Amino acid sequence: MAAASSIPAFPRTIFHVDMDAFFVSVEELYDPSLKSKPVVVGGRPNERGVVSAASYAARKFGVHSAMPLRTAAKLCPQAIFVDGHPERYRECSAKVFNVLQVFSPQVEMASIDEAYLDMTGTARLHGPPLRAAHKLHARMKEETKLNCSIGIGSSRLIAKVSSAQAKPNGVLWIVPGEEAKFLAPLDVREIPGVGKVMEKHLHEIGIRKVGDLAQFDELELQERFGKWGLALAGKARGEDAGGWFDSQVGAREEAKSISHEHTYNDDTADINQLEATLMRLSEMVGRRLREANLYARTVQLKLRYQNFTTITRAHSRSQPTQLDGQIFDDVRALFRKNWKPGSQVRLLGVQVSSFESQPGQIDLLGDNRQSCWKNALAAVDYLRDKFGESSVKLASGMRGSFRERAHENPAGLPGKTKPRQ
DNA sequence: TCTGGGGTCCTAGGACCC
DNA sequence: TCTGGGGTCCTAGGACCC
Repeated sequence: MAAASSIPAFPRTIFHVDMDAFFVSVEELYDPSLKSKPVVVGGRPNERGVVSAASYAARKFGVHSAMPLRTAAKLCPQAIFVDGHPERYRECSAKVFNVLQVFSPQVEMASIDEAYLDMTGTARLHGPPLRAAHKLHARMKEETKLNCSIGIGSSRLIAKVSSAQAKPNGVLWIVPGEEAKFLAPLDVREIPGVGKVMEKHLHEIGIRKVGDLAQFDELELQERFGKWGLALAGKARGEDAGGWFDSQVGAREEAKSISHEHTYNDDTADINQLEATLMRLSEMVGRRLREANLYARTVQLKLRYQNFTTITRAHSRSQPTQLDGQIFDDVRALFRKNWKPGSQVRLLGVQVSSFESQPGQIDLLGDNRQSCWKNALAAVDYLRDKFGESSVKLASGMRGSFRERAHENPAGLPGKTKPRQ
């Protein structure tokens, strides 16, 4: 039976290590005066945008990530608002990874500030789970000056849910066999993958706690929610039922898509400005493709209007590409075909996917030009590294770029990036 | 509460092929 | 010319995560 064969002979020991208020904590390293104050990372209080991370002091006022900055400013006027610094976070994240690697060869960064470790069979080296976790915790503080919380369980799911319960700065071990008992009193929303919408559906049929879910008829869950319903029943018991959760820790695959998008501070219907943005985004995407040495077959445009209605339009190329110009040509064609002239645009995005590691088959005439462009772009990438993003502009991106920057982005390119925790 | 940016995964319909 | 069934690719949208 498939179900039986997926049950390991002995319970696994999985750690989920989650950095506490990561972005805020990193900012505090650079500016200790922020410590213990209400801090909001993500941008200015009057900007379009949302909170990337809030300090615990700010959270007391009801501020939380994903909340509009303007709302946060109303709830907590005395908060200190700081811009995010993605490079700083990536750098700290790398340090975190280095610490984790000491404790297990099977480490998987699930995002910039959290990781799974398979600690199965490491008892001789690091001691039993709780001891190993406290060692890791201390080592993390020593090496990175950052606090983390650690959840320990027999599945990724249990590790993840328990690290959330351990916050802040704690360690929590769910002893094998106690999974269902641990989960039962928690809100269904605590289960990874249950968001606003699923939560509402579950509430409608009287399921509020994970315990209610565990009691519910499994067949009915499957009928109502399909594949997801079945997985949900397993999760209520603490199993990594299906999907990514079931995969081996440390078996990270390559990216499946690369995208950049930009929300205007003021909506615009100026075609020059819009196409200049598309050029800029195409350049950013193309550059990432070249860095990863990937070629994309599918190019996608994302277009959000003033009223927030959003469409995506994709085009699959016969030959994969990593060239800014080809990406731009595709995305501009999609834009011209789908944008209603005169309508105000809030956001534009460019995404590429369907990666191949080889350029398209050699087409006799085009080949020379392709490699020519590739060399030119490598030079552009190099100059931008050296002298800054705005030091080199390709002719096709010139037209509206000054206008755009003068309008809304005087500080220069690219649009601020605001990852969050 | 006027709602970022970068991702993943799932669903569903239509084209197309055998 | 009253219409099968499966497989795969493509596209669009949406839920969800940090």
